[in-house]
Amino acid sequence: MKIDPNSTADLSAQIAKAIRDAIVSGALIVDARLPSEAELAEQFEVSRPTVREALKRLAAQSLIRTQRGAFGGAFVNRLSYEEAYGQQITTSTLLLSMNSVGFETACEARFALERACAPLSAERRSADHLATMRAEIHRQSQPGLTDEAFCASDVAFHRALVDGACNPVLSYQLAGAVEAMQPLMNMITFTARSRDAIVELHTGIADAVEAHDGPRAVAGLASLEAHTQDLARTVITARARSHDG
Amino acid sequence: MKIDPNSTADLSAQIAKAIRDAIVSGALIVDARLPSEAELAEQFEVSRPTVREALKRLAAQSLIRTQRGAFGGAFVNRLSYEEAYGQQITTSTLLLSMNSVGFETACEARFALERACAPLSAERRSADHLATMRAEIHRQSQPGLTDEAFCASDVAFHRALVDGACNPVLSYQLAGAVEAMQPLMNMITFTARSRDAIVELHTGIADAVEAHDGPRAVAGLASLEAHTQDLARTVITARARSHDG
DNA sequence: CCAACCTTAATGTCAGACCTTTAAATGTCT
DNA sequence: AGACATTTAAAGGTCTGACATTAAGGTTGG
Repeated sequence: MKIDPNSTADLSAQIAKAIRDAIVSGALIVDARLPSEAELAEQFEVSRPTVREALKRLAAQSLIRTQRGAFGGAFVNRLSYEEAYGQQITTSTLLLSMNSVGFETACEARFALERACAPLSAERRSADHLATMRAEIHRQSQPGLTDEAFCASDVAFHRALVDGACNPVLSYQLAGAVEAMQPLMNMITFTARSRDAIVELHTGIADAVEAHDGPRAVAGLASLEAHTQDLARTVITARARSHDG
Repeated sequence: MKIDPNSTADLSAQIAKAIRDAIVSGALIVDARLPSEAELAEQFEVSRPTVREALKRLAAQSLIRTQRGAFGGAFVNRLSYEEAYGQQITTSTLLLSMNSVGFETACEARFALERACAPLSAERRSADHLATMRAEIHRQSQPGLTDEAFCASDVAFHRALVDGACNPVLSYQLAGAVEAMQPLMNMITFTARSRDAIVELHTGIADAVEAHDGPRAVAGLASLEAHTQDLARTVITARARSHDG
């Protein structure tokens, strides 16, 4: 683990990279303890604040955790699915909001990925997954729900569908695609009629999953995508007209 | 932007969270300049090193960039696809390697997602995407290629396939799934015969994409998944036997 | 034998200083 | 007047040294 003093990059960035590489390559295994900050400072020939900045960078990526007190220190962190979900969602959300990704593009990606899960979910879903889907459908059909609550329930429904595939890697990948769409979906005002249509489509998907009918679930998702795209187009058109006037 | 002095969490973590929330919520827009480190220290009533640690956390997530010199400072960063890819790949790779995700699970997720892209890619791929796929196939059929180079070419082939869908969000999501598999694939020793089989399957997929035949591309990917799973099972069985003996 | 205390090794935080970079402002020459 | 060189100030990057806080482990007294 050495650094290049001639590089233009920050020392803390270089040190973080050196340690990160050691972790990713497997040289530092899970729960291994790094040298203390003072020792790292000596090894890299920098001061302790610089080492600390490097460690904070790694902590931000959940690569390490720190513990105070005697026999404390920085330890290589086992990246949990929870943490990975969180990072995935944050990154995806920012990517969508900052790069003016069109609703159409994001929506297409989301449903394409979700359709990939549907056959697996239809095959393997537990009664629990199905119950969650039904519960969310019920919530969505209640009157007086705010648009945001409706969207949140929509996300919960789709997460249950994805989780039904019983593949944590798939759930992780989809978390970003589904959750990051929520801010975009929140721009849509759902009329009572469009809510009814969505609830109906959700019900069809849940029925298909219950019947272990993968193809029908895929078809249901395709219909839902078409409906969602229609809805968005309507909202965008209306907004454009009001701007013109 | 206020912090809770009674919290058990690090001050730098709290400050990072406060600023991150401001960015994600849109209160701080792209290219907005944060107050200087000294000003932030005053606002949050902490010292400059603490502020710096918070800023490094954000820099690690590519949420901000810093610039030295007069009129420099920390600016909200537009998250580029490149940076997002990188983070996605790092996180996915660690998630797979640290949680002893089975090859089977990861492989299933990867191909499920990739099949979701195939129809779109068959529809929209440019001549360039197709040329990349053909070039990688050619590289894969050359003798004397190391297993690692073969795997790298395999990844390049699949990325071209995914990019063919012309949906950057999809490419971003798939980057993690495809690249993170590489370390797992590297555990497999490819015999000449299995390489031939893979090249043949790749050729079939490329042919389907060239013919704008989505369903055939999906079928090709399914065959490739089955073959890859077979290969892995063989390797794992052989390894288990040698451990017993 | 167990509980309260102390020691100690870490991280967390602070204050102040100095170095380096950078762009804007100023000055000078043609 | 305009182009080029110089100065300057603002801001991040780094260092030093110190103190506060925490928690594990040993020690001591009941």
